Amino acid sequence: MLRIDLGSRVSVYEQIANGLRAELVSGKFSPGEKFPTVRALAINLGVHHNTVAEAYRQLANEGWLELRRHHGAIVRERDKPAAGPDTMERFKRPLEELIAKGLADGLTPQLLAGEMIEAARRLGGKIFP
Amino acid sequence: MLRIDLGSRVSVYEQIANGLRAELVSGKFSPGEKFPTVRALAINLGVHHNTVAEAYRQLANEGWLELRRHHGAIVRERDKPAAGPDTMERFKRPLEELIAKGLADGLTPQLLAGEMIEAARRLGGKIFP
DNA sequence: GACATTTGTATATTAATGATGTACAAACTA
DNA sequence: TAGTTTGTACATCATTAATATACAAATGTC
Repeated sequence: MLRIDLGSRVSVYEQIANGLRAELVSGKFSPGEKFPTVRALAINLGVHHNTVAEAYRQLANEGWLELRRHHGAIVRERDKPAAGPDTMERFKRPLEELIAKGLADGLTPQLLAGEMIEAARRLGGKIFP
Repeated sequence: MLRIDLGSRVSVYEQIANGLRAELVSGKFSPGEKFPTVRALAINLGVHHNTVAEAYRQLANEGWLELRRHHGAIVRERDKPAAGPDTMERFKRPLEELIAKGLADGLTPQLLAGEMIEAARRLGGKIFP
């Protein structure tokens, strides 16, 4: 289940959104499925329900959720957007910085590469066409 | 050269530290080499020199720089720390979230995997032993 | 050697952001 | 119908970021 790292530099609502997005991408949820209510998830995570609501709003903005008042959050059918030329560029920067942190902490390029391939497979399915 | 993204959610001083760390990891600088002064880099980036100083302090804490008063920042000889079992764990979370964002934006697992391998090679050298 | 300049640092201030407390209006439930 | 549950809106408080300003020590120039 989703876990909140209070020591992290990224805000709690963003941690929630990031974690849920990863699960959504991996296909863990089907369209039409209901998400836990903001209050239920808030209690589960030990945060305020407004914080969860903010995360849901972000995911709704990205097209993942339909957020109907008094009905809870429902997983939407979402067509994958087309990646423009800048999409990969936006991806490169944080990727490089993340890898640099890993290497600085003593991880080897081999370990990193293995884990990255593994994670891409876990989230996105096939890698080698 | 290093660029600051004002629209980014990560703070400016952290962007600077991240970018410089990536260059340090890649071996672009040699021990003993001098970094630009906080004021010079600040003007270059269009930020306040205290912001650059904060980034330098972070890198000094990580062992990358020696920060002697009135002398500027000097690249240190730094022995790679040993990666504990938790090191990889700390790496996994942000990696998954980053990959999820890429996939959500329309990038394919193949593209992502290729770019990740490429970046690991660029920063860390050999990947296949 | 005297003196202006250059260096990183320390402190105060201001603005922005995050997380929570509280209240509310609409929909469901019994 | 009455009470509960839902996402939302608004106010508040604390933390963080970025800057302005001043300072003390080292360097360079004459």
